[in-house]
Amino acid sequence: MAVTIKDVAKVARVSPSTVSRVIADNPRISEETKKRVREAMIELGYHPNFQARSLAVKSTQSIGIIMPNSATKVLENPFFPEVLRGISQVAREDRYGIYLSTGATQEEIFEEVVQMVQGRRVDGIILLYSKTNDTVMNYLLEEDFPFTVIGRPYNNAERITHVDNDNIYATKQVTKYLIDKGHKRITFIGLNPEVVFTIDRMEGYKQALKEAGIPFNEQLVVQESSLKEGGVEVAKEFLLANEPSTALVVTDDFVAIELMSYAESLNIRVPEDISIISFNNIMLTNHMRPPLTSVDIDIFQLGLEAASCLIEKIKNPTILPKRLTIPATMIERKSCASLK
Amino acid sequence: MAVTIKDVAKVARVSPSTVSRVIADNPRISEETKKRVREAMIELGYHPNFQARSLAVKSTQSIGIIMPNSATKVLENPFFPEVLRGISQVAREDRYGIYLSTGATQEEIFEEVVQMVQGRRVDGIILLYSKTNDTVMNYLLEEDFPFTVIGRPYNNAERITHVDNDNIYATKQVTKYLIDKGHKRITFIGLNPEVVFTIDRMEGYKQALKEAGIPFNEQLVVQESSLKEGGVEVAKEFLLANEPSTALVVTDDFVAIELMSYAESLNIRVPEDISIISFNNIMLTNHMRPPLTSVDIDIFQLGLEAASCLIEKIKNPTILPKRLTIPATMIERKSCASLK
DNA sequence: CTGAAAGCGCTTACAG
DNA sequence: CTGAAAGCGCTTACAG
Repeated sequence: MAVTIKDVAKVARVSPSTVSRVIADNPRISEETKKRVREAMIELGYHPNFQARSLAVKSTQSIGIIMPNSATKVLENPFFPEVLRGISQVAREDRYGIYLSTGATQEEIFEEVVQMVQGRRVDGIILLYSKTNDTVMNYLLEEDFPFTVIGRPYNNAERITHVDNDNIYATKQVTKYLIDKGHKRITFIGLNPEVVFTIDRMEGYKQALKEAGIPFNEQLVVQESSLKEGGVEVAKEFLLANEPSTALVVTDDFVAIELMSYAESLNIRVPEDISIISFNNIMLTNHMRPPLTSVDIDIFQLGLEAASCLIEKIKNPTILPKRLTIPATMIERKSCASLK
Repeated sequence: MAVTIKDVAKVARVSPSTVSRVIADNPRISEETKKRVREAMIELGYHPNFQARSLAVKSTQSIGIIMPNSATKVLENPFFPEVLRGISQVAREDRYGIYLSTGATQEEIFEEVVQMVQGRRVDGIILLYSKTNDTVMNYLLEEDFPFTVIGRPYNNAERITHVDNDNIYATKQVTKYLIDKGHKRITFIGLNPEVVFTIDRMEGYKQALKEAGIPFNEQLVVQESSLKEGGVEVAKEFLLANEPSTALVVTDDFVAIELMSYAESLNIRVPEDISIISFNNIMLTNHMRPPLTSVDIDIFQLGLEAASCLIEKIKNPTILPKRLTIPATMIERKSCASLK
C-alpha cells in the first residue's frame, strides 16, 4: 500500500507527530531531525494523504464551481470556458483545486451543492450565475458557507460578495448608441426573466428609451427561449414581422449570431435593414460578416475576481461582503447602421 | 458543528454502525430501524462527511482531468471545453465529480498528478493530451493507477486504454483530396513534434504524397510555434514566400483561421490563391469567409468515451486495456479550390 | 525539542 | 439484526 506517515516515522526513528510537524515545517523541530525525516520521506517516496489531512484540519484546498446547467450544455457557450480561465488563474497561484459541478436540473445542482458543503468537499463555492429565488444561494447564505457569485444577487446583495458588470449602465449606453443613430423601434432580446442580468439589462434599455422620450413597448421585448423553442420558423417570423424593428439589442452573442444567419437566409441585410448589438464579445463576433458590435464584459476578469474574493473569504471568514464592478466596453464593429 | 453519524445514532437510539449501514442500505438492517434512522437523519439534516467516507473506503468518486498546460491558457482553444462536455456527461450519469488540473509547466502538472494519485484525491485520471516521453504517463503506468488518455500514447500504447481518431488515415484522405484537386505543393503545418497527433498526421500527409508520387519536401513542413513565435511578420513572410504552396494542411482550426486573416490582409485570396484545410471543425470554421473545410474529429465523443472507459476501469481494475477509434469526417466547405 | 494520546467522521470485519 | 472495536492517515493540544 501507499507509504504513510508511520512508515516515515519508523525509518527516521521519530514519532508520527514529529513527521507531521516536519511536513508543516514547524519551527519547534530541530533542523537535524527535520533533515533526517525529509531524507526518509524521499527515500520512501512519501506523499501525504490528502483525504486524511482534510479530515483532520477540516479544509480541502479546493473550490467548487457551480454552473447553471450541466457542464455538457453550459460549456457550449464560450462564456463559461472564459470564466473558468479567470478562475483557474488564481486557483493555480494560490494552489487551490477546482471542482466542477455537472448537474443539469435545479434539483441535481442543489444536491451537488449540499454535498460539497456538508460533505466538506470544498472550502468555498463560486456561483457562475444569478437568478431570482435561487435555492442554492439561499442555502449557502443560511449555512454561512464561503461563496461568491458572478452576477448580481437578486436578494441580499449587500450580504453577498459578488462581481458583476454595471449591466444597467452598459445597456443604457448601448441603447442610446442606437437611438443616436436614429433608431426608434428597438427590440430587446433577453434570456428568461429569472436571470438577473436580463432584468438589469432590460432596465438599462428602458432607461435609455425613457430619456429619449420613446415610449416603452411591451411588444418589443422578446425572450430568447420563445425564439428557440419556436424554432427557426418563429425566429424568421419575428424577423419578417409586419412592422419590424430597425435594431436589436441582444443579451447574448450566440443568439445574435443565430439571428444573423436567419436574416441572411431571408435576404434581410445587416446592418442596412436591421442593426444588431449584443453582449460578451466572444471571438466569433469579430469574424462574422458583418463583424458584430458587441459589449465586452471582460469575462476573464469576472472569473478572476470572483475567485480571488472567494479565497480571501476562505482565509478570513469575517471579511465584509463586497461588490466588485468590472467595466464593460462596447466594441464597435459593423453591425449597426445610422438611419439618418 | 455539522451533524455527524453519532448525532443521528443518538436520536435514533442505535449505534453509529447501524446508521452507517442504513446509509449503505445494508439489507441486514430491519426496515423498522431503517425508517427510524432515516427520520432522524431528516430531522437533523444529516449529510455524510465525504472526506471521512473517502478515507475509510479509499475511494473518492471523482476523476481528475489533466490538461497540457494551465487551464487559463488551454481553455482558449474550443477543443477543451468540448472534450470537457463529453466527460461531464458521463461523470454526471455515474455521479462522479470532476477535478481540474491548473498547472502550467511540466513540473507543476507532474506535481499535481502526484498529489492526485498519492493524496488519493481522485479515483482515476484522464489525460487530455499525448506527447512523446511524457513523465506523467510513465508515472501513472508505474503506479498502476487507473487512467485513460485522449490521443495515442507514444510508448506502451498496448498497455494503456486510450481513445483517438485514426489520424494517419484522416490526414491521408484530406491530403489526397487536395491532390485530387490538382495540388502538388502542399504545406503541412503542425504543432511541435512532441505532440503525438502531429506525428500521426504528418505520417498520413506523407503517405498521401507518396501514393501520388509527389516527393516529400522537408521545406513544406512547418511548425506552428515557429509561425507564432516569429509573430505576424514570419507568418506573412511564409505566405508570401517565393514559391508559395497552393494548399495548406493545418492541424488546428485556430492556426488556420489566423493564417486566413493574415492572407486577407495581404490580398492573398482563399481559396483562389491558396487552399486551406484544417482540423477540429470548431463552430467558427462555419462562419469564416470563406467557410473553412475542416475535419470533424468528434471531440465530444472523444471525451465521452475516455470518461466511460476510465470509470469502467475504476470499477473493474483488472479490465484489459483497449483502444477506441472515433471516426473523423471531413466537412467540405469553401476553402479549397481545384487547380484543374 | 519530541512523544503519547485523542480526535476528525466514517466503515467493516467480528461477535453475538 | 445490531453493537463494540479497530482502523483509514493525518493533526494538535497536552505534557514533559
